[in-house]
Amino acid sequence: MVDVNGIAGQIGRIREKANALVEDELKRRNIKGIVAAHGHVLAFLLRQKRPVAIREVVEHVRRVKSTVTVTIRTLERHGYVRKSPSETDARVTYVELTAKGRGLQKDFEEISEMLRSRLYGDMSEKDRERLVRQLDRIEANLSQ
Amino acid sequence: MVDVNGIAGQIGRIREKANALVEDELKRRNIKGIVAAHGHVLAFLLRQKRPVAIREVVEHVRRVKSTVTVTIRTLERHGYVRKSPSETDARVTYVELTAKGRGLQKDFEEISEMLRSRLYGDMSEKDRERLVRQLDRIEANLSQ
DNA sequence: TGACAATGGTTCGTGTGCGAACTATCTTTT
DNA sequence: AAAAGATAGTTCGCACACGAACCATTGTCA
Repeated sequence: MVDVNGIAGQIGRIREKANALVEDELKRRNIKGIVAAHGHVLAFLLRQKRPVAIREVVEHVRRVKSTVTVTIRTLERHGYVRKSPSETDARVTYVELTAKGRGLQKDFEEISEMLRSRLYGDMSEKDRERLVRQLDRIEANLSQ
Repeated sequence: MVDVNGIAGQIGRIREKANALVEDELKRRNIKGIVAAHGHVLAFLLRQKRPVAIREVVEHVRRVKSTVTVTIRTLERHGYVRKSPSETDARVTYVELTAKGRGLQKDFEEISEMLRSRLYGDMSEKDRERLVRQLDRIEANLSQ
């Protein structure tokens, strides 16, 4: 992180604090084996109605496939996820949430809501919208 | 990262993109052995006029001391930094930039500036200020 | 059909980051 | 001055993340 004192540093710090908050809350709820980093994969799987190929997960999760491999293995070890081979293509492996995994839905939503409200505090609706728009703009600027 | 689509996710993505930009620029400038993660330590050392105890680095860098130990070792391996024992207290070790390390100053400033300008794009001064204020507020909200 | 390319996943090596345990050296207490 | 405690750094074990190499399998096309 260059620009430690500028906006980039600020954004970095916010992200770290948000992360820490989520980790604390997971611990407080006694949810084992899940850390904030699994959020992307989990969020994606929660939106699925049926098993999806690991490749699909990779495409939606902004993580390299080797990373997804081990994330899924971890989730599997803790019983949140189940893998199964495709019957039509021996290369592909499907993943889906187990009952235990689907059980995270509520916590997931509550933690998201908690984070949002902690983060915004008593900021007005107008300001929130403006802020998100500005962040959109920044994100777009960095993406070109 | 819970809240993948909300503001927290947005901030996470911005941070990752900013990071990637810095890494690319370091590569482009053929600066070896430095990555964005060293920025904190480097920025701090660039501000110092004389050797500082590693403890001081730890206190300013928002990283745990074991992390700082290895960051400094890495910087040392690449010749950006030099360590020396204190003569009055055998427990403390001082760190300082080498000439090669100080040589990064200009790149550091240029990359910071590049990042800032890429990030803000053509956003007005007023909007920039407002944005930073809002981010300050968010950071404070998360810190309580 | 048989070589070659593309695809889906895993493995391996490396870097970052954390916390806990450890070593060595001061400092304080009694 | 000896015991207990505090402080400075390092090491160790672990998890995440990346990229490169690798393995099977499937597709392509000559």
